[in-house]
Amino acid sequence: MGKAVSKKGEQPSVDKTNFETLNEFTGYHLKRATNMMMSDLNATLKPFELRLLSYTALVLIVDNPRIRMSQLAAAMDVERPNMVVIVDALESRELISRQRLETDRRAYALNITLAGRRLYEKATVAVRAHEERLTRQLDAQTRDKVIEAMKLIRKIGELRTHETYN
Amino acid sequence: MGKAVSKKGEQPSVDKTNFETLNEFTGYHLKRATNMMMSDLNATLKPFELRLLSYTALVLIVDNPRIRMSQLAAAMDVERPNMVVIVDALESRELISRQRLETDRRAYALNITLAGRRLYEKATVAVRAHEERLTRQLDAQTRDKVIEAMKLIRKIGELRTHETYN
DNA sequence: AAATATTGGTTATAAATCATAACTAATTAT
DNA sequence: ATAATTAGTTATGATTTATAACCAATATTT
Repeated sequence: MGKAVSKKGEQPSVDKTNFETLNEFTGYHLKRATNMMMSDLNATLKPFELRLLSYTALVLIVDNPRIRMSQLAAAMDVERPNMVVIVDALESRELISRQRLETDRRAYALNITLAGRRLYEKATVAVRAHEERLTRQLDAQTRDKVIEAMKLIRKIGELRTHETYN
Repeated sequence: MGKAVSKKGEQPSVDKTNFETLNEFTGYHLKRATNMMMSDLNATLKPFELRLLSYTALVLIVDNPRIRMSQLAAAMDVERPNMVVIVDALESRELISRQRLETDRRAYALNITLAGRRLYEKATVAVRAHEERLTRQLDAQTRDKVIEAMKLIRKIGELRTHETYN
């Protein structure tokens, strides 16, 4: 049997687009779902005037008090000049503070402020809801499997190219 | 018991960065692994002078002979003006051809050329190897589970925001 | 200890990516 | 016939990401 052919002659691609090759690629599905999630995440963060990167920075500063800018940049795989912009914005909103390190007077220790922590708490509630909403269909077990798979992919990839987190 | 504390006093974040909060988020792992894969994919495509979007366009044109530019743009979730650039580049390399449609003289039918198909074949061999390399650790069953999970996430998300494929 | 190299942070700027507005020509709807 | 919509295009703007060069401070070398 050949492939199904539409009755009305041959306008093969005017109706439904055929994704058969792309559908074979894991990377394609990953990219599509990730774009979806990131777009929804940014919408989720908008009310807090945060974005993927600024929220991620907040989280890492909460989890790593007195972290340095360069360590933060490395953790997020963001170029240092771009990190400056993110940190400036958070600091000018008084969500975080810069403190000169006594031990190394080149560097700053970044800390969350009270206002920063409050915003972090509220935003994180929203982010958890966003996560829950988008992964509701997955039972806990498949969710864990997915995460394990992602970790594996990352680990393998790290041996080759150098990933960035944008 | 409190959290573990390093012996040598309190420089909590000078050594290893703590990702505990981020690690809870499925989206975080998805984004990281996807960035990894996309970076490796682009490296894979570089020898063919193709990129994610131009390769994707090639694939879709192969799978959808006589597809129109606007349909292609919609399929890839790329703005039409940006699609023009991609198609121009492919056409100027004579990998695809534009043909005026007799039935609708505004539109073009895009087709793969012989050279285009050859490049497509070679690039796809490389892409499959890249996929195989990065997902080798996953047994077929988990790989399928991951893909199903991605489809679910996308479906849920589509009810809310509108994803883009970049 | 002096000279040199490296690091943390910064500025300026360039490159790359992505989105919007406005237009022509052709088609479809009123 | 007129109006509205669609396909493709151009020009351009906004956003995002990367690069080069610099200062001050620290670390390394000799």
